[in-house]
Amino acid sequence: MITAFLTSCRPFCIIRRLLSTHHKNLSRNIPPYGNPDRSYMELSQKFYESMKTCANVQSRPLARALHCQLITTGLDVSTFVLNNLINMYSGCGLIDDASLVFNEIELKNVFTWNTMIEGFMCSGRVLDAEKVFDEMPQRDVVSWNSMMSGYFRNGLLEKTVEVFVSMVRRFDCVPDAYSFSCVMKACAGIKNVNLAMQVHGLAKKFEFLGDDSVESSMVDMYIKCDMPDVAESIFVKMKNPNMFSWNSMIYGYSKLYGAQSALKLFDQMPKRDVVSWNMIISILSKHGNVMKTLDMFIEMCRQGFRPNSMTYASVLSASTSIYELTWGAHLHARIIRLHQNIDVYVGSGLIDLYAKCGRFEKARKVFKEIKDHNVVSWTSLIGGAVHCGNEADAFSLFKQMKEVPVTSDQFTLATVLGACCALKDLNPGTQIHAYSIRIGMDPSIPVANALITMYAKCSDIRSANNVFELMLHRDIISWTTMITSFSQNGNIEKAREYFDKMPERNVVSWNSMLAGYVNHGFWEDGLKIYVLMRQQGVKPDCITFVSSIGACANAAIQKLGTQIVCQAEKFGFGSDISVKNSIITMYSKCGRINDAEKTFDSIATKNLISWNAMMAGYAQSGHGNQVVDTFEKMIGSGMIPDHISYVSVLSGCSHAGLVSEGQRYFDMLINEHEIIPTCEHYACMVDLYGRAGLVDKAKDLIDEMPMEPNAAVWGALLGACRIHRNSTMAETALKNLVELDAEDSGSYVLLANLYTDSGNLENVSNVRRIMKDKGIRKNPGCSWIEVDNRAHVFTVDDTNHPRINDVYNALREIIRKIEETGMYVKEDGFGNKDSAYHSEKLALAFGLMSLPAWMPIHIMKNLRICDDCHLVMKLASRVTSRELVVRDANRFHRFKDGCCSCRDYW
DNA sequence: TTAGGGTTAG
Repeated sequence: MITAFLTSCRPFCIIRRLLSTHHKNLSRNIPPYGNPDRSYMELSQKFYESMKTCANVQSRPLARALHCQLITTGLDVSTFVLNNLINMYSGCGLIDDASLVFNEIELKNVFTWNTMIEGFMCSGRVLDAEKVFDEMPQRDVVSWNSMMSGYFRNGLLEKTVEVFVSMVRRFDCVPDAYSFSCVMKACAGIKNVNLAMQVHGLAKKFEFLGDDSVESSMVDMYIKCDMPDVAESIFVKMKNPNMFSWNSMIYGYSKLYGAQSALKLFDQMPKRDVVSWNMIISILSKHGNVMKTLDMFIEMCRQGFRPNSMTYASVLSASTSIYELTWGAHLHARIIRLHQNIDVYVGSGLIDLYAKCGRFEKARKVFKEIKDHNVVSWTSLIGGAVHCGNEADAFSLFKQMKEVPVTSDQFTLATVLGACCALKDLNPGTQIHAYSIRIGMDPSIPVANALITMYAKCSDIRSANNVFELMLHRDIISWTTMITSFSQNGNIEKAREYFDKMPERNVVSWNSMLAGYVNHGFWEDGLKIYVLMRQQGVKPDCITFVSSIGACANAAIQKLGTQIVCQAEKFGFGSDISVKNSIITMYSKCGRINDAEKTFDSIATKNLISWNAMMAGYAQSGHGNQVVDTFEKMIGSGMIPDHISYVSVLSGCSHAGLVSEGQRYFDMLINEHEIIPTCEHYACMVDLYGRAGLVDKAKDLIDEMPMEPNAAVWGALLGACRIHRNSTMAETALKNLVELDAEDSGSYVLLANLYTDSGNLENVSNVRRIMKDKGIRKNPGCSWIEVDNRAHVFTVDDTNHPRINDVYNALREIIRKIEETGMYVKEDGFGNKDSAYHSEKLALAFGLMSLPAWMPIHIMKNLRICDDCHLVMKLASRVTSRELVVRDANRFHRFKDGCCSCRDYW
């Protein structure tokens, strides 16, 4: 009733009117100390209700007005009324007024004392409450309970338990159900299992086990103490579990049996409230069940429950986990429409969503709209900056946050360390390390893990290792981080050592080891890890498949690759775009460009990597025109090319001899897409000109380069000189390669071949001397061929293969047939050729003797193919009528009827 | 009783 009056603009008049009838009638015949009659009781009751309502609505002016009315009615002498006055003032936040009233009461009863304790506790004045408690002449169970719940509300959980223990030890007071509920809440907060079990024992001793509120608190306590099984055993015995217990138990089920069981329990609930819905939505979101989270949110709204900021926080988090911006934006609009303001919880969720979806400015805008920022909203925005690659913003926000000041927590530090990783700059990372020590923060495991990553990414593996060694507790991520740290700083053996000795592994640890091997070119070791992982029953994920298919691609083990693709499909990753992209590369590198094309065409929404993979595939196979077509289609689809796309399209132009197109694309790269060309792009252009015979133009371009040309650029020029027999320019290229201290033996070998071809034997021995002086040795060449589901590897002059004698015989036989054509001589004027038993020849011979006549022979080689072997392959394709495919370090050569797809330029 | 941000693999 009062509440209704309060909406009026003249509340005091109304209160006066409310009380006036009684006042007029009573003021005459109520003596101050007379016996209260019925009317007196009615008025007292009216005041009681008014004061209670006033405390609820927390109106300070109304509180004072009521106090005045009390004085004028003379009711301010009743202890009952005065107790309520204390309560009203405390409720309105006027604790000093409450305290004044308390001190003036002569005849304090136990209610008076208890009310004052509660008042002080509610205002956070714990010491005052303690003083009142100590001074009170007589305590009842409410006094003790008020102290307990007061301590609990003020976050003093241990104190709550202490009060309970003192109460139990005394003989003059027995805990009631409220005391037990309260102490159980404290135990839940402390998460101390032993304490929980002792309290459980006492509840049994005091015979409270049948009490609904005690039992439901106990269910919650055991769940919070991480003993959901005990909680369940209590829950199932409850006759009428209340909403609180159901809600707690849903959470317990999610811990015990997972999200699906929690959902089943939720379905069994006789009735649900908003908390139940929030609980299940939060569980589904945390378990990564995104679609179900969204379904339940819709269902909740459909059933007429009003979502609050907790609901939105969970749903936003789920949307973020799959980068679902459409849903997020829909939620954002809905929140603004229905809830006016955005609190810091929802705001942080929105910031996180927008930033993770690459909309940093939008995230910043939401941040600005939030009134009260806390460490989470700051950290979300800083994390967003890191995620979007704005490291400078991240550091500046971190600085602003400290200036506010908002205190950083572990999350903040780990986030900022992420920015240091991206910069690969040791300075800020070391400063943050020092800062965390200076402010005396206990290093959490994730912060230590982030430090390890930071040091490793900055190539300081010693410091990374130090952090790891100093950790008191390590988790699976700490170990996995060390594996990655070692493998990314060139020490794959050490990585394997840590992998072997880590106490437990998950799919990420396996993936890290797998990727470590694959990235170092140890493809077979990587594939062994994959096999071992499958044998041990570890469930692979899409990253496992991306890496292992990548290993097959590099090793060009197409059959195993196809098998792994089937397994990827079996595990439900067949349509994952990253997996599909890796399949494109695998097929391309295995020379099955048609299968690569099919895979590419099957991707409905291609991303940049899909386009790049397909173009690189075409480029490698020498399908220059297709590269250019694909590039044009990519532009047409609205996809913006990056520097990698341009490497492919330029190399495509080079292969197809499209000089003017290549020039146009190079111009587009700089002017339209504003990419600063790298040495790789220049090397493509040099190759483009060189291949077309424009060696001088190529050299001019090198002279115009704004940066120092690298070995790839000079190598491209050297390659052109070799084909166009320009030994003067070749020497310039070599001179530069030598100055660059190029350790790659390929260029030296090319030059030596050039001199050999022109009969300049003196220079051949000069080149050999330079190589010897610089300690450059020819990379050991090897070739491999897939027969009977395994790769057979051959090295030059191989003697290791079990059927090596048969292989040599077969090779001699094919060379004899080739010599019969009159287009090939086995020996030059100086005896046997160096290249007589090159590994690709051995692989060819093995292929011819092992594979059925209709099957094309695919050979892989780790170096570039030499002239002699190239000629042998061409002629072999004619005399055997077989299609031969050789993938060398640079590209594919498809030999058919005596011709090669590279048109003799590689 | 229920909520938001951080660390490992491609």
